[in-house]
Amino acid sequence: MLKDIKTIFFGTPDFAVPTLNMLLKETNIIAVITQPDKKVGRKQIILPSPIKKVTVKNNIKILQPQKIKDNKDFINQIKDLNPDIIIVAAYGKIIPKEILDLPKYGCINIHASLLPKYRGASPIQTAIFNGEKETGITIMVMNEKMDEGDIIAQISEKIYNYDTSESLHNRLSKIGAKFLLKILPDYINKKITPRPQDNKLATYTKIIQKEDGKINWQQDANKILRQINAFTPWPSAYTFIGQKRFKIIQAEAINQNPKRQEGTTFIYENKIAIACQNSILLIKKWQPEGKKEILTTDYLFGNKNIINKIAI
RNA sequence: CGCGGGGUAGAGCAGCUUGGAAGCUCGUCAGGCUCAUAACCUGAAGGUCGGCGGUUCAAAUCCGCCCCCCGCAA
Repeated sequence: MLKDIKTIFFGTPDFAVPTLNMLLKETNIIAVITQPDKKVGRKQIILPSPIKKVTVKNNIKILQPQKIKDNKDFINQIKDLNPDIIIVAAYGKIIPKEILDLPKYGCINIHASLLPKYRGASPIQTAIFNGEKETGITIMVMNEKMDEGDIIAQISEKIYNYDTSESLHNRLSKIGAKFLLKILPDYINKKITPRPQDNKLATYTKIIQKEDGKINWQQDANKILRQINAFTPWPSAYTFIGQKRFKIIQAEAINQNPKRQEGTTFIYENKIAIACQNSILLIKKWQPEGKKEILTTDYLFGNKNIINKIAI
């Protein structure tokens, strides 16, 4: 039944891969649209997106337009393919109305939050940063505005205190694929009526900048810990000690007066700790510039002089 | 040719500038002290100093090429 549905998939990063895999298995994928290959890594080698890799491996038609808006060629190609449905997961570009209106079942988007909360570019990171206890997946019918489409279905997912954006991202990407498969037949058979979002309750998330990872030690360790978890693995929460950058990989907040100036490094339980405002950030694992991730316990064996410095 | 840090014992590091016996903090093993110990004392094992080549009486150290890891930038 789903196998008869001609589907076009729009997506780019890892988050979209489980959904694409599911669609490849369950529906009739006639084309995949992803962002153009980009330069990645130290050597600036041009690499395909994760979605492109999967698509090529499965011998599916792939399109990578530089821009979509006013791109007549591209829009005509989509028209000619005559899809029954378009499914979008983290594509990364705005899709114009001309395309949204094409398929008879419309354009469906998977978004990693419980809309109308956390619309925009960084729902997972922002939910963790704000200390939310739960978030989820929303499947909606797209309109021209960003993440404002009518909601088809939602599923919530708990955020654990040990969650990082990486771990939560991995769970949500799988949940999203599974959940889409579950609701898709009912949606197509019109057993679900999409309901509008309450725009008054909407909140927005920004594109994360590298600078957002810089730690300000003049604040509570619990807040810094949320920053660390929210920005792992990218761009990472970091600080400078001397001239060197240290990425904080894993830490724990301790509600105890550090009795030191904010930013001061010291030893606590054989690990490196840094004084925060009325609290202590106990660093379990970090990554010094030019080095691999390392337990601070191990780091201390050869770098005792790291203590009693000021992190900035 | 984007900029930069690094590869030395199981872990983390020093030694390289100015070539001359392989060292430090831990861990491991054995023994000692102790009511006891993750503490302390004594001893031991464990290294092709990333690889190949060159210079030299002599190379972790100087020179050349290569491999690998990482930070910035994008």
